[in-house]
Amino acid sequence: MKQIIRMTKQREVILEELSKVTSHPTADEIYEMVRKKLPRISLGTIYRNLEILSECGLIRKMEIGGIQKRFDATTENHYHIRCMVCGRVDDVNGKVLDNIVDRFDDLNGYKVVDHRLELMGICPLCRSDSHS
Amino acid sequence: MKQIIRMTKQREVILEELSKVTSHPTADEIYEMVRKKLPRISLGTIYRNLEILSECGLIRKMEIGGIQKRFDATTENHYHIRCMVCGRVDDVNGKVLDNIVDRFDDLNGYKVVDHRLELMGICPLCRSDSHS
DNA sequence: CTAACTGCAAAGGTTTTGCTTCTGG
DNA sequence: CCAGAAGCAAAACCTTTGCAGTTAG
Repeated sequence: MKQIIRMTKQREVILEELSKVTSHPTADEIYEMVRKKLPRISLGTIYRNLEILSECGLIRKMEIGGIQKRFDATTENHYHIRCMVCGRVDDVNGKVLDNIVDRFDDLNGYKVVDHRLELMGICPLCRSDSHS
Repeated sequence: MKQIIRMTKQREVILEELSKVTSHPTADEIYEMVRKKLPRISLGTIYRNLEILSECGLIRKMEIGGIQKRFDATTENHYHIRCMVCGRVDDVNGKVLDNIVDRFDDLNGYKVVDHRLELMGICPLCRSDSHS
């Protein structure tokens, strides 16, 4: 994990905007958010900084359904749920699976280091839409 | 889920090659495999058919770490483990989490439909490499 | 001061799409 | 037959990179 980085205006605003939302935005969505504050920032800078900030542990890069990567201001361990209809991603609060390795009898010789759990379902908005 | 499809030579070979391996290949890797049997097949056809075959439930499209999607001939529910060093993906055999919803006290109003669990670790090959 | 960072534009890798020709049922 | 599929090439989409000028510490 990288140790020190320069705190530039661009990085400040990226962190600030990301911490304002709970929506786990993509790089492009972050670009649009940050652009309102720093109109001259480039998408390249967004990508470079999201990479660096997650290397530093200041944000978390998520690899979740879909092509685009998403980013999260919360770096603690937690799980996500994704709406199968509209694609939005929310946090779920609950116990993290501890003794997860015990559940498997054949790990193919792997040493397990971490895990990721993604729930899928229908979000409240899309549920009410389908009632109409 | 789509109901009927024409069984063309191309689809036959894609299914056949995919069922031969346990490596969860990417579209591009499948292209290389199939090309040995059908040298004139195009990458576009591979993509179109992987999409269609997974809509039909004949194969499974995996959304797993990294940019490229991977595909799996096994459509039953099972989990995967990915090597953090070399990126290969293997199946793990074990119980599927049943009462998973009970573990969460706040689901944000979602109706949970499915879940996906991905383990991460170091595969046997990469473990022995690091000993040298 | 200067190593690190930015903006810009171009390139890279993956996936999708339009169109014409071909073919399975 | 002919709806649907294939091949080909171009476009679309997301991300990374090279370079010259700028800036935080």
